[in-house]
Amino acid sequence: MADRLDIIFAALADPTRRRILAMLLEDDMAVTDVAEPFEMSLAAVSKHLGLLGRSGLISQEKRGRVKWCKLEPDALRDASVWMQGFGQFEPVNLDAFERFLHTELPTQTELPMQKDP
Amino acid sequence: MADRLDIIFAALADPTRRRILAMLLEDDMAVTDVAEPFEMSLAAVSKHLGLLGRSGLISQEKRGRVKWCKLEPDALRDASVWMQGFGQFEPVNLDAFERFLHTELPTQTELPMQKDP
DNA sequence: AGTATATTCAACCGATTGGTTGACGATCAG
DNA sequence: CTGATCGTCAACCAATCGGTTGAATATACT
Repeated sequence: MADRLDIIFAALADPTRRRILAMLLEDDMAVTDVAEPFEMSLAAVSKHLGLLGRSGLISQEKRGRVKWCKLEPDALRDASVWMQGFGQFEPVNLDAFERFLHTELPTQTELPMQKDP
Repeated sequence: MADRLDIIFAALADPTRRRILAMLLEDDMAVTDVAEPFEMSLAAVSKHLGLLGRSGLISQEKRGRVKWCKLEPDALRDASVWMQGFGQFEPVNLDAFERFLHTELPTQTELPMQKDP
């Protein structure tokens, strides 16, 4: 019933999970280290990682007692293709992305939500 | 609390809403006409449209007794920028999008979900 | 005026989400 | 063996989601 795009977009619809993905963009990390900067419990972060894993956006490999989390950016391709059909967005602009990332990473960015008239 | 990206990705995480957006890609439509191909109630579709409106992905303008829905692809730009940072996806490929669209539009595509090991 | 059409609202429902806590199974260190 | 560390599981909770139905509102037609 839930197709792949549902699951990927749903995974991206949470700021904690986007922040996790951004962290993993830098390097692979153990679950505990992923959880460290968050104020929620380890179990909560573990759940987020589980969801990201099921969505294919990350993979997890257990070595010894630590479970390593690795970003799998390919999983975004379908979603990216879908989205780009809706407008002629500029070609990949990593500078813009960097700015975006760093406004969102340190603390939640509060962009105003559109009001219905 | 919910920032703009949360709302946009959440809006995209539903196949009904993605299908609506794809329909509006062709042309502006009245609420009733948007609802026609769906098997759910008009009220349900109206709710989806309300959510899409609050997310900024569409705008709605009432003329007489009919409310016209219009795609606002610009709202996707932030999300697109965010996503594209995660991989060097091919530059905008409308052909791939067209294919994607037409596999998803007529009936739900069932892509297998990744299993956790 | 009276009726039909377009759309939303309100109340309700079951399922899902994002979080908590406490117990638990592995794995490593001494 | 003992104890600490890593991570998940299970049960719970409040809030949200996606849908329903029936009533309500607003505009148009004749």
